[in-house]
Amino acid sequence: MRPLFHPALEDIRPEAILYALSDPERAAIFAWLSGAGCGRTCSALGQLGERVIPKSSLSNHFKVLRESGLILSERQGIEMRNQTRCAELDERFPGLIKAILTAYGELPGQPKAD
Amino acid sequence: MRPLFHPALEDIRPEAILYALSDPERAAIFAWLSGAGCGRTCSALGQLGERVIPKSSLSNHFKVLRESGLILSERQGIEMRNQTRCAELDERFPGLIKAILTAYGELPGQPKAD
DNA sequence: ATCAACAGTTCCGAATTTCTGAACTACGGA
DNA sequence: TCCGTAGTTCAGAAATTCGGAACTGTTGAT
Repeated sequence: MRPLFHPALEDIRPEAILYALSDPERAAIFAWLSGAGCGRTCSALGQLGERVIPKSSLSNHFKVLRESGLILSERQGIEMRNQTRCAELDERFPGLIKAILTAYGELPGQPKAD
Repeated sequence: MRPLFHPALEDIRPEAILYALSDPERAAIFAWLSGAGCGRTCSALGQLGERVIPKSSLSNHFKVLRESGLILSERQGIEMRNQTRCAELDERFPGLIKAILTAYGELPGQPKAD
């Protein structure tokens, strides 16, 4: 298991953010994380809709979120704690994250916050 | 040439917007269009960076932008006039488009407005 | 120390998507 | 009618995504 890569704030690219959040499943994961005060684990996620997400896909979703700069992942014993980088991100791209989450939120039948 | 499809405002999906604008080339085209008062043609675009975009790719970019709901295309004689749907979009997804354009704008060496 | 269970990652082949040159359609002018 | 221009469609190659199976690393039990 190679060490996890997190881009520095100044290396975060808008296209990576948009790409990462253009997948509704990933956006739902991100929304769910951003509703949590502190870190959440990958497996605590369970199901996000009707579909059960295979764990290799889940792992990949987290990787995309992490490498785009949206989240911070930290191994803690057996599990991985994930949290958003919202505060930093808002500094670099003002209003972006909020507008995106709001856009998804507008729609009926979207992910529950918890 | 089949008729052009444009989604109704209420059918526009956030994931489609994010996806469309997650390609820097498309985002640059959109930014360029949004800097224009009235419609602009596809070929008026010329080059957008160092790379010359093949016309089939360009055509596809415009199609993605159109079908995601970002732009309105209208055939006018021999050419196609394109304009953004910014006003409508801002009503549906407040602040989203502006935040995205700003995010791209933050970066050095991005598309010139004209 | 050895073993088993668990959380998550990596690998790799299949399926899907993207890209773009070439052929094509549509319109306008000479 | 024939030509040039604007843009679209087609089709095959290249790249990306998806997900099952095998693997890594950690903890706790025996």
